[in-house]
Amino acid sequence: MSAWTPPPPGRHVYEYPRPAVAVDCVVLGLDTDDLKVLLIRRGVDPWKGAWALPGGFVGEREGLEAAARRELAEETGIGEVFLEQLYTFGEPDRDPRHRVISVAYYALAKLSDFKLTAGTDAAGAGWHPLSKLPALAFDHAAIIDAAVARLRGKVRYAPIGFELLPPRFTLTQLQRLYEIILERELDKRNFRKKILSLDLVIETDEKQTGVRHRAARLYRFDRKKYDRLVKHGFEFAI
Amino acid sequence: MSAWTPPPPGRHVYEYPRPAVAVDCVVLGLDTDDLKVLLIRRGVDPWKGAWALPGGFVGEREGLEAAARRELAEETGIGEVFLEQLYTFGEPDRDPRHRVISVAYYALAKLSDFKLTAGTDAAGAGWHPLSKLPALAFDHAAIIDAAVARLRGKVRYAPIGFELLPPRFTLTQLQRLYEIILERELDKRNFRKKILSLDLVIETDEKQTGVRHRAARLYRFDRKKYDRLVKHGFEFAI
DNA sequence: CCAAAAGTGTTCGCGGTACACCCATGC
DNA sequence: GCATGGGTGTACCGCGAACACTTTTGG
Repeated sequence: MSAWTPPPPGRHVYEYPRPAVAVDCVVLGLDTDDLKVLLIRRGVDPWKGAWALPGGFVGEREGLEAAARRELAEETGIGEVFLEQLYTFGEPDRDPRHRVISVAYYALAKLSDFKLTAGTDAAGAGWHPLSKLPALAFDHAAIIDAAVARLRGKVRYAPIGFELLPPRFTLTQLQRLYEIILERELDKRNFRKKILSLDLVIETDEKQTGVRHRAARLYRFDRKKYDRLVKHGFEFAI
Repeated sequence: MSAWTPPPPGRHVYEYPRPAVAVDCVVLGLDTDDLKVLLIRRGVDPWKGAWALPGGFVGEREGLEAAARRELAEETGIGEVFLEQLYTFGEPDRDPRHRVISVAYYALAKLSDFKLTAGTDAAGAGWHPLSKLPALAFDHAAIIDAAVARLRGKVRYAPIGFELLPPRFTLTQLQRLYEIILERELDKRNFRKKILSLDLVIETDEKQTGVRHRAARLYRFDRKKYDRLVKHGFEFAI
């Protein structure tokens, strides 16, 4: 066995090889008639120049969700969004260079809050429609698929759709949201009946402005009431 | 900066500190009238002697699910079970010694296949009822809670309950399974009507033996038919 | 013959679904 | 006044829920 001196400061020696641990974030936003995902351009190899999910390595003493929020803020400026762990991707060869295990998160954002119009390459970030994604780095396409599947499943029994809308919204906007996510048309009267019967979406006395037709009433989601009902066993369902 | 010589073989040097990555498995089994979880006694510090989930570190070139299956086989002898990724636990201080990120899996086993009766400390493994778990190492109690919550949620819209039963089962057994998992009683006639209407549980010409009352007919789950239906958009629901 | 669990139908009410027209507003 | 979406009610049907007695078998 060769001689052994301690490693220089800033280097770390382990008995066993360790994978690197990263987080990646699928940020979904609702546009007029489709879902979009927020991508950034990679500035470094591997996959330099390719589109990728915002993400990065987890800090030494940093929680996973904290790392995801930090990366989101650093790379896209997004803060304070719905964020939930999605799945952990760890196939040995998902990164060509070395073993990286990635804990994926998905976030739901109000597209209006982050006007990086598709062209804007400002911070190298942009919204891309799910229906025509560019070539993506690593296994990021699969991660996006998983996020969309999760959203599709969860939107029906949890009130997460509201995370994609502004605080005040019309019932037509809400209906479009479900139609886009579930990929099927819904009957207007039945949808309204159903939503209003839950008594969790309550009307405000405000109306739409700046539309060139009859202005629709604005509603808001009553999260406090929802939280209270959940404690008593209530189950949201669309 | 101090002098630097290469580390001895078997040691690994990284530019940045890296967490260790482990997998932990929550194996759930259905007993006569409750769910049980498979625990092992830890032979090493930290938490030496405490009960813990089977699990261990992920190999250098090993996939996450592969690691989970390997640990299960090594520590409990279980192979070939339903196994699904659950959640990744990564709070910085969940292990008192060093940073460990754990990718948790949950498995559903036919208790009858693994007769480690509660006393048997054979390989230091034993089944413990969820209602009175011993003190557990690390955050393993929280991991078990997450697994049970997942099972409770998923059993209603995916046919995973069958993983807990032998290949041939009576409708009463199936009903008990749902009652135990969902923690509420079900009406016998309505349950049978509902299950049989799905046309996925089909009767065999076998009957129970060794019971001291009228023998019940045995049924089996038609997984092939289920897989076919799913491809056409069918959704299982109880 | 007794204990124990298997097996079997009907009624009722609610909630999902299908479906079409008038209203308000901006231009 | 016309184009554009906003807003509203009713009839039907299927499914979930409630509910009790007869049958079979082993001991």
